[in-house]
Amino acid sequence: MLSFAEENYLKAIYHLSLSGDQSVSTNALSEEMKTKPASVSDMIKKLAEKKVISYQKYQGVNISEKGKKEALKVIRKHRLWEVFLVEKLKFNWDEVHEIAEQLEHIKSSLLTSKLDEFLGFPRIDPHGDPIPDENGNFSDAPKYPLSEVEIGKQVTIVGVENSDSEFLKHLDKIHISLGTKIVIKDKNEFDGLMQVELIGNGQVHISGKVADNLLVTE
Amino acid sequence: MLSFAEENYLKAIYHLSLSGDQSVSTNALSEEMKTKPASVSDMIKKLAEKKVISYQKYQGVNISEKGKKEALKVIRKHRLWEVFLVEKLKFNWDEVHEIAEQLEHIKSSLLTSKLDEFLGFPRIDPHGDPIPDENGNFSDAPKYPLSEVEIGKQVTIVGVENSDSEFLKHLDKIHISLGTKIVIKDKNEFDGLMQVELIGNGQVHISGKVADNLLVTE
DNA sequence: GCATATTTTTAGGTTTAACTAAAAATACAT
DNA sequence: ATGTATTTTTAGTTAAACCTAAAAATATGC
Repeated sequence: MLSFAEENYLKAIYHLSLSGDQSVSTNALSEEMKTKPASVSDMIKKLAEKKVISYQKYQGVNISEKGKKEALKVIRKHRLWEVFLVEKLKFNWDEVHEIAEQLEHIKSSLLTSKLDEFLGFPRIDPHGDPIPDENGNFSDAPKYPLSEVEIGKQVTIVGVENSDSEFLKHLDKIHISLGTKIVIKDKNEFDGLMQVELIGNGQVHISGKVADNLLVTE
Repeated sequence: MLSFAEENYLKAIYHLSLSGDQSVSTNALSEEMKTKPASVSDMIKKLAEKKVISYQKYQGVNISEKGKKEALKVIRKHRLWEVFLVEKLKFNWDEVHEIAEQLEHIKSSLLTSKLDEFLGFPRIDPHGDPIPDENGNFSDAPKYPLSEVEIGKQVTIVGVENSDSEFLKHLDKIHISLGTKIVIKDKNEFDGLMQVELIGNGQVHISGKVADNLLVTE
């Protein structure tokens, strides 16, 4: 059984394993967890004892199969609770992350499966991220950052790279949400600023920074 | 801001203040919390520093107005989540206590008020206990233990004195739930064993122990 | 009212998860 | 390839929440 802190570290290791290529460094983890590298060194010893990661001193950590399963359990709960908060309690998508950070640690597999059923077995959360099933399996449609799309193409917004409230509120302001279809009208090579048409809803400017964090599909 | 452990102690102090008359003893608290008296002595110092209780060495603790408010916030969340689990997720009433013990510590007053609204502002939980409003106010209809009711009287089951799974499962087995109307047919003075008629649903025997934990109203 | 029993507190120890400061290992740069 | 910079680990500290053992205060019985 993992503590809240252990679950949070494991989640961070899982996410960093996906983006980065091989093993996760102590520094990267300490930045992600907002703790000091020394604290990370302590924690990875405990996680290695529990067989959810493997590591060699000074060489970073690798998540184990067991660890991946545990991380996906927490991620599944996080995303299901986010769906609950938005769909049932009518929270806005920018308000749910912090609350789900707490709810994801509630321990009861019966609760998780009943919640899943109550929500109608959703496959994505309010930010477009896939929800793993009880075995940790999920299908993730390929997504690209909007910033990589060429002028003239039409794409659909299917996800966001981060769930910071400020970022999501900005998207609300420019009328972008999951499912929005857009056409790239112009793109500045220097700073990445884009002009896009929201189909049937006018045109907006999207900065390079925002475009990096918006995920699309064709 | 209170920790989970502090919230749990405060809840226990609140409950013991209601049943017992004056101040709550260290031993009573240690029994309720399943910790050692020495741990209780430690904790009450912290709670007194946070002004949620007052105490004099060797004289037990008294909950403060501030403490009562905090305790009622936790109790409100506990009971709202129990309603959610039973009404929405279709848990049986004997399965929800432990999960609600976890959910009651989730910190977000917006979550609590939205949950309250989603549930239709329920006034009692699945065990018949009243749900405090956002200000800690609640109305509690007078309830008596079934064991005190005389032969020949008709009463309605409106609550249970404890929420242990074993006890609640037993009630399911003998077809007793909140709202059940019964008539006392016989009552043994020696051991309290009762024979009662479930109106329109036959007769059952109820032991003195069970009758002590069943709350009724006329 | 005094001895004994019970209750409560204190003193000191453990574990978890953080920290700082310093040492050790690794990486980089010329 | 050797010295410097960066990264990581170790050592020692802190705070929370528990523990045991022993001391102190209170309660009880005759």
